[in-house]
Order: sequence, then C-alpha cells, then structure tokens
Amino acid sequence: MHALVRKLRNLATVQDEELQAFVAMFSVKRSIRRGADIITMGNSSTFSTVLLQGLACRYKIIGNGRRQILTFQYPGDFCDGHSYILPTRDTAVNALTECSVGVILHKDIERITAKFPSLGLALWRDTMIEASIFREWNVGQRPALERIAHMLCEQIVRLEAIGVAGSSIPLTQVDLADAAGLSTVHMNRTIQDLRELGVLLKNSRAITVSHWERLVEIAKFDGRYLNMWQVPSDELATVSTRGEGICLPM
Amino acid sequence: MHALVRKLRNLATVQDEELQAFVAMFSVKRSIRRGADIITMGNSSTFSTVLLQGLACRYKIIGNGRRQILTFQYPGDFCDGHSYILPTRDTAVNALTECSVGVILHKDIERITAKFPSLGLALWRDTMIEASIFREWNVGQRPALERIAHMLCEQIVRLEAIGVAGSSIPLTQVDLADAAGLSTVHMNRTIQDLRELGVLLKNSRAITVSHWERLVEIAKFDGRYLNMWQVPSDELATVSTRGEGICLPM
DNA sequence: CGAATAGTTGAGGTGGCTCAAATTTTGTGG
DNA sequence: CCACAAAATTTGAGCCACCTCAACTATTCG
Repeated sequence: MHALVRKLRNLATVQDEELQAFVAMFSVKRSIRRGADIITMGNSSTFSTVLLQGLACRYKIIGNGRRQILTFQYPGDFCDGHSYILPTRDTAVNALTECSVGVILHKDIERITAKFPSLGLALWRDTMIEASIFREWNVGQRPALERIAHMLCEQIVRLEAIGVAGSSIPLTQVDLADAAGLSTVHMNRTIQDLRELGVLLKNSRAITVSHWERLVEIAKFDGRYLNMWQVPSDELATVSTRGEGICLPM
Repeated sequence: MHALVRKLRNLATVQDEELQAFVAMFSVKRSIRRGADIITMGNSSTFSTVLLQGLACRYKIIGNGRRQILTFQYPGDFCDGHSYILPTRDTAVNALTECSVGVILHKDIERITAKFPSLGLALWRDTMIEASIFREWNVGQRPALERIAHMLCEQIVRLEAIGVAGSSIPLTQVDLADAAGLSTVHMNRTIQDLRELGVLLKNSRAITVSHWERLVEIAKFDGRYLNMWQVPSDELATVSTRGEGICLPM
C-alpha cells in the first residue's frame, strides 16, 4: 500500500495513525492480468478500488467502436473516480499490465473520513487533481506532435512522482493512440518523428525519452496542473506492507 | 442566491438552516459586464466565487493565441473550481453576458463545512460533476456535427436544470467554436447544416433547438454524466434573496 | 513453432483549416 | 434617432494534417 500512503501524504497533512487505520481497511486483490477490466461500466458498487501495482487506463468505447482512453492510472490512484461520492459509472478501467488493487467498502470510507477529516480532505484533493488532468487533456486541439509530446511529459512526471525513475514509458503505441485520439498509423509516424528529432531513443523498441528539455519544449508542457510540487521523491512514507513498485513491461 | 441553493439541494440532503447560514456568508458583486474576467489566471486568492446571474466560461489561451473554452458556467456554479481545496489557478473565467457573483472567504467555507458535513459533501459532489463534464468533453475526437450537437444538448440540459426553459442557447457561434475547438468558419457551416436538418430554427439568428429528439440522436447524447437525475425543476428552494434568473442575451 | 500482438510503410481520401472578403447585427456617442 | 465602429455571421477557394485501407515485418507468448 506504499503507493496510496505516499500519495495521501502529498495531498494533506495526515497523521501516520490515520493512514494506518485507513490502509488496514483495504483488502488486496493480486494478479489481475493485462487486458482484464478492473472496473466494468454500468454496475454501481458498494466499494472503491485503488490501484496498487501495475498500470491501468480509464476508458470508454465510443461511437465508432473505438476505445478512447481518458486517463492512465498509476499505483495509488483511485480506479473508480471516488465512486463513494458520486456513483456514476460511465467509464471502465482496464489493466494495461499485470495489476494489484486494493478494495475498500464505501461505508468504511465514510466512517473513517468522518473520524479523520484531514483524510477526507486528502481524498477530495485527489479528485480535484484528477479533474485537472481531464481539463488539461481537453485543451486537445493541439497538433499531433505537440499532443503526443505533452502526453509523454505527463506520464514521465507521474512515473517519477511514484518513485519510478528512468525515462522509459511502459505503454504501447496502440495505447497512446487510443489516449491521444489519433490513429495508430499516425501515432507511429509521429513517434518516428520524435525519434528523428532526437527526443526519443532510436534503437529501442520501447518509448524512451533521451532529451527531456526538448520534449518539454515541443509539448509546451507546464506540469503545474498535476499539483505535485510537494515531496521531492525521497523521504517516502514507511508505513507497513511489502515492497511494491510499478512493473515495467515491454 | 437562489441558483446556489437550488444546486446544493440537488447534491445532498442539506438542511435549510445550513443553507441559510452558508448563503449568509457571501457578499454579492453585481453588474460585471460582458467580456470582463471574473477570475484571472495565476493569482491564487483567499476567497471563492460563485456565479449568481448570467453566463460565463472557463477558458485558457493556448499556444497559437487562441481561446480554448473548457466549460460554460451557469448560475450556481463555482467559478474557480473550488479553489479552497486546491489553489491551482491555471484557467481564467470570463463573463459571456452581464453577470453577478457571490464571494466567500475560504476560511468561511472551512468553518461551515466543518460544522455541517453534509454541506461539505454537497460541495465535493459538485467538484465531481465538474470533473464528469471535463471527462465527457474529452471524448472529443467526434466529428464536428456530433461534437457540436453534443455541446448543444449539454447546454440545454444545464439551462433546464437551473430553471431556464425554452430551447434557445444564449451563446455566439464564436463562443461555441472556441469551446468545441473548431474554427468559427466550420462552426458556422455546421450550424447551417443543423438548420438544414431541421434541428435548429432557420429564420432566427439565435441558436434555437426545434427538434430535440433529432439533436440527441445526432449527438448520441446520454446526459447521465451531468448527474441531474434529481429535482424535476419545480419545487425549487424558497430561501431568501431577490428574484434572479439567467439573462438571455442576443 | 504457430498465433496473436505490436510496429512499420505506402497510397489515396477528406474533414476541418486558413485566408480573404462581404454582409448583417449590435452597440455607442452625438 | 442616426451614423459609425465593432462584433457576429456568412460565403468562396485552396490546402494539409490526419484518416482509412491494405499490406508486410518484427516481436511476444502459449
């Protein structure tokens, strides 16, 4: 549960005992395999799900039968968009790599946030940051190169925020295309452009950033919308549970 | 303050006395004229702003110098995206018609939500619905006709939710273009297409829906993301203050 | 080792853009 | 109430970013 604890600490001043109590309410579900839906559309539920390991995406099937990815999710993220507040389930969540999740009953969340308001505040803030990300993606209408570069920047920053250093992005071109709303063909060609520009590694099959500054420049990326100013990645929480980390596929 | 009261009542079970106390904390600022910024970018503040009358938009100037509208705001909406929770100010808000707003100190919000948790819950829900709207817009990549139809559907539903009946949308084509991320030229041509299709009135300069069902069909609109299932528009709150209503320009 | 899945390349089509100008409507000051 | 400026709407013409369709080639995985 490291990921969740780390995140909540960033969001508000929360006492260790509060975090411990919160974490204790979760039950863990492991080994969700790539391609499986973590959350399915339509059925409202009595519990919330937090991603603990792996990488997932929130998505929706749109008119033409295509998958539109709305956001990527990293360890510590609430998969179901805080369904305990608003039970709307108009999107699904899919595991892009093997995943583990934590599950907590809505009524347990209610109980503990009533008891520890600062925990509720942290959760609220989390919903706001999610909203920021959606807002930022909206400023779509960017040309493909900039759009993709921007998406890559966001993923790098979010990976760093959960302690995954290294500039390799564990997503396929298909995933990125579905997220950017571009065809895979055009995604591929633009990735190649970025490789030509020296921004991504050329030899590797994986998507690896080799020139961060230039990427940021192309993307006109200003990461403040991610609200990750705090916590410079070191002094991470040391509350309970076994070692975790995002698993880098490909 | 009708608009705000009505909205909060929809979002949670809040006692009248709680609403009264909340409303009493606002000070009102009237006669903000069309074109003026209600919220400017960059400067974080110590208070929050609620739109009471008129129509505003949250926007951002993007790379090419163009205005990207992220969402429209109606009476009762928090202009600054609940800045008391997350002080990020990466967007501005502009009055699209003459507006009135209410202003409340962050610390007053803190005080009263601590005292009345159900009020805090209502506010939290409100942030979630805002996020839903951003999410829905993201599923951009729709062809222009569908995209615009969808936007119109949303505005009609939101207008109805605040008690403005009638199917006339008080926005210019320029505003709609900036929101849809389309050129005004293409917006104009698509509006004309909708007129040809009998969905919008032909003679009027204003944008008036004449065939709702067909519009919904074109848009593939499913309004559930707006979370307005409650309150069938009649029995509106009767708490204090003078008559208000959105002013329909054009 | 065969079957998916992911990545790459080519060719041709089109939705929405830009530039440019005309027309209509709205707002303002006299 | 009129005249003029500013804003909104409309129309035409040419262009290009990104799409679709259709292979073919690596890779991964059971």
